[in-house]
Amino acid sequence: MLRTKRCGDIDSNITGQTVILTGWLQRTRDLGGLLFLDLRDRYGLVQIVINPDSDRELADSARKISRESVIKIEGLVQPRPPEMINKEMKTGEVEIKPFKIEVLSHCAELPIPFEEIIDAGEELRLKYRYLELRRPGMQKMLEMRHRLAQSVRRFLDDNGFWEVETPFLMRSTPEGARDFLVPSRIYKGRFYALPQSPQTYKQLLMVSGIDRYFQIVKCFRDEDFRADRQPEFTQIDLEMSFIEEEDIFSLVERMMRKICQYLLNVELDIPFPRLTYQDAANQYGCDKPDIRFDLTISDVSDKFTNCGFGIFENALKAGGTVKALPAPELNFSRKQIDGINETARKFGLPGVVVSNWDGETWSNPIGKYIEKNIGAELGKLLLNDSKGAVLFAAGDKVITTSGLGQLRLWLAEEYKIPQKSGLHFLWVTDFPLFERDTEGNIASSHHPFTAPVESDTEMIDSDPLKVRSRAYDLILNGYEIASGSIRIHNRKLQERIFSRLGLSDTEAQEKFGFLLNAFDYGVPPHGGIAFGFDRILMLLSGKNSIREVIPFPKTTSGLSLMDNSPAPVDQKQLEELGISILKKKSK
RNA sequence: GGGGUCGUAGUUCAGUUUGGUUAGAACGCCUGCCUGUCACGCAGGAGGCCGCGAGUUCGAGUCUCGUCGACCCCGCCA
Repeated sequence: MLRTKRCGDIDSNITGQTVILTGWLQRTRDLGGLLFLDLRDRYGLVQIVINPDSDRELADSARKISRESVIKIEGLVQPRPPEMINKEMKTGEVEIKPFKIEVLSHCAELPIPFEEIIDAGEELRLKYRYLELRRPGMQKMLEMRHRLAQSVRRFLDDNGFWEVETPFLMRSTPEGARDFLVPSRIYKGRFYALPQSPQTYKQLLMVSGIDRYFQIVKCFRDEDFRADRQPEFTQIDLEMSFIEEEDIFSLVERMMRKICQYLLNVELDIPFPRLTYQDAANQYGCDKPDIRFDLTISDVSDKFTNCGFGIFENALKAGGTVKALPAPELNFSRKQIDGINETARKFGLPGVVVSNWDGETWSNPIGKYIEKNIGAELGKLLLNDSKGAVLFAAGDKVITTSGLGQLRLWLAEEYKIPQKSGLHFLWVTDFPLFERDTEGNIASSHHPFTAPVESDTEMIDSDPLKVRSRAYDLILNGYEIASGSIRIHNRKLQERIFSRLGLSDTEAQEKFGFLLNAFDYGVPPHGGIAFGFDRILMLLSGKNSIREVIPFPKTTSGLSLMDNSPAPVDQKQLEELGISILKKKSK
């Protein structure tokens, strides 16, 4: 037998018993006349004590065992002397007096230390991820990841959802992120794609009458990576029939509440606040506002008409806008203002005018151009009559607002603007259905299956950018953690959208014919949402990268440092697939 | 594709600003001492292609160019 108990389960209830324990030798403390070993498994840590006077051979052999070797110990559970009880340890009231120690597997010198207080570089941590996963913090993460998945399953099962698997090998679709392709051996020159999400399948499941579907599922997008983006990531994907926005909101709020109860023992206030996309864009300069701090952007164009200040006047005359971002209680020095401007330029603003308000007057140049009563109005509007500073920017409406939005986040970080602690959820609704892509073409801002707001459908052809969609995002502390919509369930409308997106009837039929055809056979009104599982876990565990909550993540350049993928394959494999590799163009 | 930060012992970092004897520290490792430790303590020791390749120079960890890799950001991510 390899073990009769687990290390973490040893306690004073079993003193006097003989046990067999197996685990990793975490540490040896050799006091000369007394030898302590710490034995660890997933369940905990237990102390082994050897007295060399009475157990010479055992002590000599134990001294030779390297840390992190896997060993098997047979011994007696005995109480520690009262003054030696370690209250910090779950097993701290007892220790094991061994009769026999056996090394099952020897451990070489470790490339990363087991102790988490010694920080290891991320490159090494990824290369030796299996060692890093031994560390308590990582094990805690894995446990939390497991609990998140289980609590989602339990909640959705309780609410009548069925977990249905959808294919990983599917057809490549033209819209959206770049697909990962998988070559077909049988049909040379043809490819499967890995799903960017199970979107079309879950809609087809609604056509099948499944009514409530969910899946915790991997998705794949071949785009560049960030701290919160990996090439493969996990979604909680769900879809419901015969529902409207409010049904989704309510379900999701109850689900997040359950999750936070179960994982963090935190009671969320529901319902979550809501903001339309338009308001989010105007007040926060982005579509995923971090509402943990209040600073909001205001349009102050009307305060500066004919003010004589060239930058502002010219912007207004050109049809632009003047926007203001307050920074209450701050008072910027010349040098700090230079720093703010340098950052502003990185965010696409030509510059910002920073002015301090002392309760009565604005510092120059604003003070010079603004009349006293208007100045007072501004002080009241932007700073609620208290002292502070304001960042003004003028120019194109979108560029100005989004620049100030980025500056807002930077300012909060740089100047330690006080933040509300905890989890702050926010729904953003009424996204535009379309946006212009980099080439100036009309593209879906969510995805092409999103339903337009009914009263806006007449503008699809005449004024597409004004059409609102029935899409919604869930934001948590400034991160988009879920995104969904009510879908189109009408073939005619779906075809109209495809054609507006520049897909010919032939193309639409070829790429999405299966979905369009399905719409001929009785489609329930339906909608759904998909959560970034890794992002939720990152935020609930207070990490700042999803790599910290993914068991085996890739680097920002898409490499797996542990197994060195992607890697070349044998010529024979390529031939089987009918693939030849183009020679790299020399520069 | 673009911008930035970084790469020095097994590990984490200092040293690079201003080129100049033998490249340091801590942790880990090895040896010895130590009977109540629990990040044990004390003493000693080993350990370096300064990421890689060119160049400048009498001389390069240090300066220049290239290259590889990690991280952060922009583009991209329906």
